[in-house]
Amino acid sequence: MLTIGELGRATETGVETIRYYERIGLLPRPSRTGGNYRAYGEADLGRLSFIRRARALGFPLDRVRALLSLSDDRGRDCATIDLLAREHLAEVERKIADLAALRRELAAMIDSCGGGTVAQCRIVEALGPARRD
Amino acid sequence: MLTIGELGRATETGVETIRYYERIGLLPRPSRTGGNYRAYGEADLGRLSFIRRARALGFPLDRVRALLSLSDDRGRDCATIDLLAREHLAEVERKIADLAALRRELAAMIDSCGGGTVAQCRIVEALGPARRD
DNA sequence: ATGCACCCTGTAGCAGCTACAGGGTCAAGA
DNA sequence: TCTTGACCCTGTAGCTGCTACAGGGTGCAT
Repeated sequence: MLTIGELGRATETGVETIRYYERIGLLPRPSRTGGNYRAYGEADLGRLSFIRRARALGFPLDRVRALLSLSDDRGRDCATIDLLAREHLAEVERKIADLAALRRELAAMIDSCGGGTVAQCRIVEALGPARRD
Repeated sequence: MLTIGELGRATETGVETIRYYERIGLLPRPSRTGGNYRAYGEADLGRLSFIRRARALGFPLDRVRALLSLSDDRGRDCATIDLLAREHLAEVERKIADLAALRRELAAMIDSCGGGTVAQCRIVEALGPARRD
């Protein structure tokens, strides 16, 4: 039997976050003690660990939900899970590419700044409106 | 004179977004027509262009605000602007590194999946709780 | 009995928009 | 002139994924 605080420490999750997961239906409502405290068991620990690892890998909560329901069905073909993971990987790669493009632009902008006053600053100029001289 | 819709098309910004920027004080309140429509001028176009370019480069709104007030002071030394841009670049680089680590983990997880049922799936296993066999 | 750490519910806040609901305005066409 | 339709107005609520209260109750040690 774990209290919410113990479960939180075991999974590196804030107490409020656990209650939030319960509220949105990601964690089942646990049984309660006489004093109305939430009482968690091993299954809850497993489920929350799963959620936290998936989150740490960047899966959004709705994908975590999908992964959870897929993985509950132990006899099913795991192709769908593989697909979800691949889709997520593709998204991560897209984000990396976007950020790399951003980095190039930022670096070029910073390089162009030769100091001086704001009026002469290339950074400000680069951010300003397209001028039709 | 531009209506809010025209300004939006000129800067690729949604009308609601422009009103939002006004609400949070990023854009000044424009004058109004007889019919109470917002009436924008060249200065507004310039300012909104600046905001949108900075946003496209990933600057959060509070940094955009700082950049705007710095760049209003044309005679000032542009070192602070340069610093803000460099800080932002550093953040982008940190994000790229984080995502690259994520990508490695995801790719390794996906590689390990040899198909079969969910019960055998390495992805599910990798996400599951640490087992003390 | 008293203090303290923990637990409870419910609500509001963060970024940065986006999407209504429920109206008013304006120009063009019949 | 009337009507249609595209636009505009305000105000408020929703999105993600938490996080932070306020205002209470519980449980254990001293």
